Amino acid sequence: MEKQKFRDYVSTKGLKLTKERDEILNEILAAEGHFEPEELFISLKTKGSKVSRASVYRTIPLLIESGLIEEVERIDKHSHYEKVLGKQHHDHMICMRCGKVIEFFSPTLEMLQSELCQKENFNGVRHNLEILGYCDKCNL
Amino acid sequence: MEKQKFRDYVSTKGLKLTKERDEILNEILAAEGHFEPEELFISLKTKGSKVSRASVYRTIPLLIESGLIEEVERIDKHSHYEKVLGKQHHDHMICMRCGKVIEFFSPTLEMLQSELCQKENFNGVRHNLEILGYCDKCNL
DNA sequence: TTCATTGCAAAAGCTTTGCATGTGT
DNA sequence: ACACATGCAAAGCTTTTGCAATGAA
Repeated sequence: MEKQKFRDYVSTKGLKLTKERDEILNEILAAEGHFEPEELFISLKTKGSKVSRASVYRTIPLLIESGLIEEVERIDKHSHYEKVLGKQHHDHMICMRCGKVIEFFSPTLEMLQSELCQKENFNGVRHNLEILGYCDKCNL
Repeated sequence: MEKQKFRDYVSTKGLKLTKERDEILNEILAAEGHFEPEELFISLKTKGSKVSRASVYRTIPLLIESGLIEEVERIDKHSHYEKVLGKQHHDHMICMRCGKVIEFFSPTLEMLQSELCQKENFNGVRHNLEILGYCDKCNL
């Protein structure tokens, strides 16, 4: 389970499992899809949490290192993250009108990328593909 | 030629072709690869130009709208752009150690993406693929 | 007890903007 | 002359950091 994964990471690193970190993690696990730091901070605040913005920003790198969340493409000025959960890797289509995000995964695409990396003698570790356009509803 | 394209855009929009805009455009056309606003400002400054940072930031959107440059993936906190010139679309592999950027293009990849979009009823307009990893030199 | 962590507020870094002045057309 | 542009400096936003107080182990 995700929380155990975080506990393990924290103790391995000699860090501490604080109430703040727990609240932040819970909020992320409870939410859907992508999130932004400020958004996360606000929703915690709204629920009566006393966590500070600083703690939110300081906790995010830990969650990334523990493999619970990932940074995704930035479509505007600030950072976006998403849970990793059991989810396999996937890419995104983003509607330029309504902002809808479609997640998709294509083994063929993954394979093709490996080939392209080989051709360039590049050791690909991870990738982000973001397709911008219009979703069915906005394309009318 | 690129400069004509910009002149056309400017006059069509009822804007003015100023010395500052011209200097900025020249600097971009003269430079190689990607650039960042601050970098551009500094190199203009170094060459004795009196263009202000504000004008650099104000000119970039115009260059994008006129189709001369594009915004590329953000690998860190600030914005990155690159010339479009006659260059065809391409994607990037970015070395996480030395920062080297390899540009590549794959028709197969493009085609595959169109298929994926169709499958999702998504009208894809453009995309960004960024593969992170290690280049041959850094992979030793 | 000890050392990581917290909140706060200040600082930092990038980008935008208000305003008075300047300048293409 | 009339808009649009410019430079400057101030303001905006997101994110980071110093520091004294707090708290987990």
